[in-house]
Amino acid sequence: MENKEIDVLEGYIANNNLKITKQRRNVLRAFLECNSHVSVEELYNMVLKEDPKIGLATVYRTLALLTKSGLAAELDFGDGQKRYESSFQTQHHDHMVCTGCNKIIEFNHPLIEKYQEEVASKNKFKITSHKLDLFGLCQDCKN
Amino acid sequence: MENKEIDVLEGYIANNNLKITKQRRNVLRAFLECNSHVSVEELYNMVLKEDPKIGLATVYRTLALLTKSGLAAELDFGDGQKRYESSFQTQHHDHMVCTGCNKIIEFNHPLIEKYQEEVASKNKFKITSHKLDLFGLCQDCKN
DNA sequence: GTTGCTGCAAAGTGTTTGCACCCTG
DNA sequence: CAGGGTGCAAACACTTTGCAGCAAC
Repeated sequence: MENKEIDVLEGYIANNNLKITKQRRNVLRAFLECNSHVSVEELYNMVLKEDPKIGLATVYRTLALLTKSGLAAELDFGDGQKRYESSFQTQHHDHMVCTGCNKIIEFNHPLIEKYQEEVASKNKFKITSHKLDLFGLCQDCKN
Repeated sequence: MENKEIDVLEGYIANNNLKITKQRRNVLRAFLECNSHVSVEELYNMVLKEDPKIGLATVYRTLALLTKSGLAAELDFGDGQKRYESSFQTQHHDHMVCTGCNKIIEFNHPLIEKYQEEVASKNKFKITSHKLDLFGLCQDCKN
């Protein structure tokens, strides 16, 4: 298991009077191993292989914990379920979602970010977060 | 009631073997009168004043109909409920959502659109739709 | 041993659907 | 008067919560 991430988690846990458990370790490990943008159900199924007794609620609760501790970020592609990606030491990016094969391409365009700030300040609006999703067809699916 | 919108709806209805009803008129009227970005529940409550017998399911079904006919567009600000805005003869825009007072500022920045296309084509991705939401605090709430 | 954590099942939330009756065209 | 539309309640999908027993510190 990556040391930095478990350190972050244990730091957060130590600072908040919480406890480290086998289940939390297992969820974190699976989360770090999986391809990003996992749904809760997908992650649950991955952890089940390791620990067939784990409950779905624990996965939900642990993902909330990882989000609060800064290790995970919630995503919402409007498909009715939450998804998560690793956010620790990962630079900000946005998503292209292929509606054909569900592939997700991450991208970052500094000018888009810049113009977001520009349009916000023109409206005296202070951005705390933003979400840019492009939906469409990837190279493989558009033909 | 605006004539163009009811014309669009009646056109769609005529072309699809559907029927115009009092409920559909009431939902459309309320939808056009209300400030945009309504949730289904909000719209339901508005229509209730006009027609206390209307069912929530009818509002859901009518909003789906309005969306298919091109009069309404679905929004999702990640707050767990669908919202709708009028899309007929309204130019494309994105949203700044104030997390303090829930006010929504619409904006359009041609360069942001342009760079979205640029980054998409660089990845051989064909955009069919996109969603850009900025979350933060508006002028009134940030002080 | 205290207190937080877990698994389970039940409850919640927003949305959709099956059905008998109603109304439009 | 045929076929779509409505209201209601039940079903749904995803998520959260209450609780009794369990485990970490």
